[in-house]
Amino acid sequence: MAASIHISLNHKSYLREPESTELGRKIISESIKMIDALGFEQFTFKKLAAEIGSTEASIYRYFENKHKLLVYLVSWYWAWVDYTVTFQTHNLPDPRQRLDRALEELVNAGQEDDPSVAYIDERILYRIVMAESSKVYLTKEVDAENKEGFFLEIKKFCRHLAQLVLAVNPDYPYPHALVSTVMEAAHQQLYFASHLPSLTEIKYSQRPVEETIQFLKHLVYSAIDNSK
Amino acid sequence: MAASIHISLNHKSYLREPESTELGRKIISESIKMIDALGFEQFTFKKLAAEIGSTEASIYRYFENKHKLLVYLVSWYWAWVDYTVTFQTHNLPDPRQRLDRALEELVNAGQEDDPSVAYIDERILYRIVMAESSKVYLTKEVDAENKEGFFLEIKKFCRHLAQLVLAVNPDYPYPHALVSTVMEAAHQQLYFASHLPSLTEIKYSQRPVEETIQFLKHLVYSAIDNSK
DNA sequence: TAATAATAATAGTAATACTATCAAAAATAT
DNA sequence: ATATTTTTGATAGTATTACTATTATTATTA
Repeated sequence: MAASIHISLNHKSYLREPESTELGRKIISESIKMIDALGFEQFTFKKLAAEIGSTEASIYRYFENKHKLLVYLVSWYWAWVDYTVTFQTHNLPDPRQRLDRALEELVNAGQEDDPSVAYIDERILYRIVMAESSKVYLTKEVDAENKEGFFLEIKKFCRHLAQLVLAVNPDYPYPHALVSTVMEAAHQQLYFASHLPSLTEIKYSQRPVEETIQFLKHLVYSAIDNSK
Repeated sequence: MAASIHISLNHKSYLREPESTELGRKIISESIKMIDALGFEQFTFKKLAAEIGSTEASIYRYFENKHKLLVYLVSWYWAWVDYTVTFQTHNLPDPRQRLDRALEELVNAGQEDDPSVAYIDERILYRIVMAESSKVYLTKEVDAENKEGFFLEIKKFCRHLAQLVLAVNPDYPYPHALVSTVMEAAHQQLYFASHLPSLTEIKYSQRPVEETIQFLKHLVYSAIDNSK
C-alpha cells in the first residue's frame, strides 16, 4: 500500500476535519478501538474523552454526535476500499479477473497487516463495519442524511462494482441489487460465522475469509452467467 | 389465513407473556405502531406508556427493556413467516414450486391485508423488520442472547428454507449461507428501493415486491442450478 | 368474602446526550 | 517578538433516558 494516502469524504459528517489536528486524529483512532470494544450502543463521548485525556465538549466540536462519527468511520472505510479495489484491479486485462480481485478485496479489505493510514487501524475498523455499519442507514434520518451526501461513498463503491459486473455481462439485469446484496453479505456471513453459525456454512475456525470469497464468487458468477 | 392462530416463542425475551393480558396485547400492538413511527432509537417505554394510558413501571413488568421487546417482535415475525410458508407450501408436489412459493412469501409476508392475529398489524411489523431487525443481533450481547435462544425462530426459518433449497439440489454447498443472504436481501432491497435507490434496480414506484421476488428467484436458482 | 395478583401513581437515581461559559494554551499573523 | 485568533480544557448545568422502589388501588381467583 502507498506510503501516504489520503482519503477525503464528500460530505460533512464532521464539524471540524479530524485528520487535520492531533486531537482529531486521537478521536478517530481511539473511537475505533472503543466502538469495537464496547459496541456502538455502549460507546459514549464521555468515555472516549476520558480515554484520550480530553473532554466531552472538545469532542463535540468535531462531531455533532456519535452517530455522525460512525457515519464518518464507515464512509472512510468504503472510500478506502474503493481506492484499494481501484488500485488492485488497475492493470488486470480481463473483466473476470477484475471482478474476482474486487470480490476478494471486498471480503479481505482490512484483514491485512499493513496499515495505509497511521492513525487508523483498518483491521479493527473492519470489525466495526461488520457489526455496526448498517446502523448508519437504518434510522429515521436516512432520507435527510442521504440528501446531505452521507452515503456517497457506499453508493460510489456499489456503482464501481456494478460496472465490473456489467463488464463481464452487460445483459445482467440487476447489477446494483446484486452488488449491494453481496456487499452486505460479505460482512454478514463473517459475522454469522462468529456469532450465529447455524445461519451459514462458513466456519469461523476454517479460513472463513477464503470460504466467504468462494461462496460470493459462486453466487455472483452463477447469477451473471445465467442472463441473456 | 386461519381464523385463530397462536404463535408461541421458544424463549423468554419477555418477563410476563404479553399475549395473555389486555395490557400485554396493548403493549405489543402500540409498540409496533410507535417503533414504526418514531424509529427504534426514539422509541421509549415512557412514550409508549403515555400512548396506551399506562405507566413505565407497568411496561417494565412485561419486558426488561426495549431491546428485548424488539427481539420479541422480530422473533414473532419469523415464527409467523415460518408458519405461513409451511402452510403455503404444504400441498405443492414439486420442490421448485415449494421454493418458489417460499421466496414469494418471504418477500410478501406482511404485505397482505388480512391480519392473522387481531392485535398485531403484520403490515406495520413488516416495516419494522425491514428497518430494525438486524439490530436484534448486531449487539455486544449477541452471544449471550443466542445462548438464551433469542434467535431460534430466525434460525429455524433459515433451516426450513435451506431444506427447500437442498430438495431442489442436494449438491449445492452453501444452502444456509445462500438463504441467510436472501433473507436479509429481501428486506434490504425493499429498504434501498425506498431510501437509497441508487443501490438497487428495484424501483419503489414499480411493483417493488414483485421485482424483488424476480431478482431473488434468479439469484437463488442460478446459484443452486450451477452446482455439481 | 378473603386472599392474591396486577396495575397505577409517584418518586427517585445514575447515566446519557448534549449546551454554555470562561480561562488557558497553542497556533498564526503582523 | 508580540498581538490576535483559534483551539482546547475545565467546569457547570439541563432535559431525557433507562431504569428501580414503594405504596395504594383495582381486578381476579380461591
